[in-house]
Amino acid sequence: MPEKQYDHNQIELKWHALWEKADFYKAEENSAKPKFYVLEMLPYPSGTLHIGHIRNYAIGDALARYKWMRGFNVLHPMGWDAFGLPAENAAIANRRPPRDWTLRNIASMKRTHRRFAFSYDWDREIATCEPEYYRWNQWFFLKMFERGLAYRKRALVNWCPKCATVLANEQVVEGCCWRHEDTPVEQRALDQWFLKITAYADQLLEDMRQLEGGWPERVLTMQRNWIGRSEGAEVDFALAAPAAGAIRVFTTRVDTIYGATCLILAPEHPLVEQLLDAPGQARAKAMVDARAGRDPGDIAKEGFFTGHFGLNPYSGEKVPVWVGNFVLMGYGTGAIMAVPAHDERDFEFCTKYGIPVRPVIRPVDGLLDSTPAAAFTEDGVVENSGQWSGLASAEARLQMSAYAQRKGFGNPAITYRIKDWGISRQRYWGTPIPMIHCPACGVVPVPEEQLPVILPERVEITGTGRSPLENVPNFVNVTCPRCGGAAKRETDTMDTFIDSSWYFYRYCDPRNSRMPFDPRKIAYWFEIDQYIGGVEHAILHLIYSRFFTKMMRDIGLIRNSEPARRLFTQGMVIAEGAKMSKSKGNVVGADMLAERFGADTARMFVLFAAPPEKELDWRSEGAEGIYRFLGRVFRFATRNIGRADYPPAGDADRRALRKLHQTLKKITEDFETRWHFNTCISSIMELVNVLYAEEGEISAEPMCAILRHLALMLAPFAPYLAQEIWAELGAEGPVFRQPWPPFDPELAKEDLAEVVVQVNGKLRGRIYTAFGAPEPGLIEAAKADEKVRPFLQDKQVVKTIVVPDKLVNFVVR
RNA sequence: GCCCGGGUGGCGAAAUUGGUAGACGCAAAGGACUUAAAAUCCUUUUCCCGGCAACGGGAGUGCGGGUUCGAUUCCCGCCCCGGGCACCA
Repeated sequence: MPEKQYDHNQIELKWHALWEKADFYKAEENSAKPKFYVLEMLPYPSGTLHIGHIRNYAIGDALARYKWMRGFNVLHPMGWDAFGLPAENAAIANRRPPRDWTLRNIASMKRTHRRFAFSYDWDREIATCEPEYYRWNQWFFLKMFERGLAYRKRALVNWCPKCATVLANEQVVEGCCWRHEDTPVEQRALDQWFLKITAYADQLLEDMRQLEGGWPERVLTMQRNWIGRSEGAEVDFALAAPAAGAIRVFTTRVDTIYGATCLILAPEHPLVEQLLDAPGQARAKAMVDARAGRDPGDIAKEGFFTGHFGLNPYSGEKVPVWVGNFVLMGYGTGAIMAVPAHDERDFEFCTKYGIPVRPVIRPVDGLLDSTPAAAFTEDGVVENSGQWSGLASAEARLQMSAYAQRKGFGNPAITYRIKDWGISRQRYWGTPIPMIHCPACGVVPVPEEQLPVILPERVEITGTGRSPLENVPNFVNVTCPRCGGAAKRETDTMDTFIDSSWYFYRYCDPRNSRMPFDPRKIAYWFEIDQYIGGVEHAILHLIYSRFFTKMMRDIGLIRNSEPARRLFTQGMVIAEGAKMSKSKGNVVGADMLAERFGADTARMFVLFAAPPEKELDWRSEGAEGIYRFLGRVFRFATRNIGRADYPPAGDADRRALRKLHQTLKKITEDFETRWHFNTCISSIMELVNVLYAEEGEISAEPMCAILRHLALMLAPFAPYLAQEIWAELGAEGPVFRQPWPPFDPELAKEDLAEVVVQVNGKLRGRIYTAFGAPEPGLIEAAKADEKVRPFLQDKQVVKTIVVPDKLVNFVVR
């Protein structure tokens, strides 16, 4: 009879169908078991599912299964992309996430994407929308509006001409749109809705201490830099007559203010308009334009004198006011005092235009070297600074900013690099912002009971840069909820990052129609125990969702301050030497792999190719090897289950069992520590190689134990095959609801210790002894070894190093 | 420029605390089975030298130094690749 062949289609279909019904993936509501919430980061809905996503899921999935088997009450809702978390979608995810989110479901995942994620349906040229999906976003928006955390203002914003929409600062990558890496972002002044993430800047920074250890240092550093807190002072330089008023500058080095030899305004600074004549304003405008979309490093510093002067409030000195293209309007006050002696950029600018350089900090011996680069930035002792001379820099800063406050021309100040989150988008898709513009009452929120505000269907996508919703009279024309007069609905929609900021809360209570979620459920499940995703979200999703968490805490919905206790960032997937991305056109789709070899192979191969935190250089040839391996396992199992004739017990049993327990030990330890699944899988391969070699000699009882363990071991990585073997063994139920098998350290032990013999550190031979053999005997045996002897002949042994059970090294002369 | 990673065979990689470098897999070559092919099973495969051979010797983890009985691993200097930040006052 021909041997049964591994047919992944048949196996995966069989168990997939069963698992659909079984509902066993559901986390238990009232469980005595410890809880474990594991979540993979979602792919962006408009993106293609590619190897990077498989990798993300494969890691989380393996971990979730292992945790189940270790007796945790596991919530692992991400099985497909429930990005926008409509109740229905998330409910499915919770109850039966393709649960094992099988790769063969990719087609249906894509459909789900279209249906529930806020994307335009490109196939049908219309958009579908899911009302429940908007409700809670809008509800949160109203809560924030009540608290002043959501506001509208006219602002210069980033504009992507290709998307024809506004972008948040976080979504601008190297001056270009994050989705169109070749399209420079433009600046436009528009009325926009903002969320006041800056109100939480300190908390976002402060709470990172709780995350240390659990989050990668790299991500924390990126967030710290992004928030960019700096302490300093704001100081007013009164304008000399004939101009009136003052220029407020921000500095972290108020101790150097006696060295300030000019003031520089950003070209967009409001004073430019007030102080300058038309040609001057035009020059400033030209600077702004020249800067758009360019790498700041490539732009030479330039500026011009305004004809006006400011008065240094400490020294009374009259200093010229300039406009400079390197001064940023978006940071600090948009104006600086230039201290060329102690700031590299100021130095470059001032020497170019002949503005004097005047040192006011003396380096302190031993603290500073004499290179100017160091003197630019380091602290020292203040000099040539009137009454402050002689103070250490740090002390001078404290006293001088306090003085400014006392005298009323300044104050200590903290500035952040992070800015408020602009969430207005002029796209069709996305949650409508629930606001109404009334000519009489102004901006009026839509009453809570009228939520959700739903997008109209069949909207023409114009791509003109104005919201397509403006052309839908039914949507736009409303009555004002306050005065009942005619009013216009807000047509901007929300950034889709809003949706992803709290989806993982909704997963805990996906069908709640009265609240975003039940706080009690959150109290049980949160914080997320393990969040897994790519590092590319380090300052987008991961900062927004931390902000949302704090906001929800402050409105009393939740108790936790942080969303996730631990974060694992998997390595990027590289193809042809470049990051896999749509714009580079090197995306390897998940479909191909799953279609050809099945979900088990796809998942396992991605894990096998590299350790998860490392970059994965994609080459699909290797998948064949994993497929072959799974076939080997399948055939071994099927032909050895219920065989009529097992050989009698013998040495082979011991060897096979030893390898088994060694493998089990390795996998267990890896899951608990470093997740190097590539070596876990290779150790299973080694085991199978041993099993093939010993196959004919393994007796009945060990064979049965081995097959059982093999199924359990494979369950995290190749659940379908594991389940198939499990069922063939006659066992009931899903294999990964079994307890994870303990390894037996005694069985895992080798009979004899292999002791390496070196002469002068070079390997010359090996001897085999019982474990714990005493040193003298070991040395004798080592000396006596045939391979070693010639190297000791006519030599004097100066020193002998013995590492018990491992190594003997003779140092000879 | 600054801050993180990383550099090991033809390729992906392993070596977990300083102790056998190259596990496991891919690709390649050879063999068995087969009318044949596929599939499967077995063998070889870091480089150089010697040998018909089993085998023996030497070199070798980006480069140059150092510490050590012993270094892919620790230290110093450099080169290259990837990622993040970058007029943030």
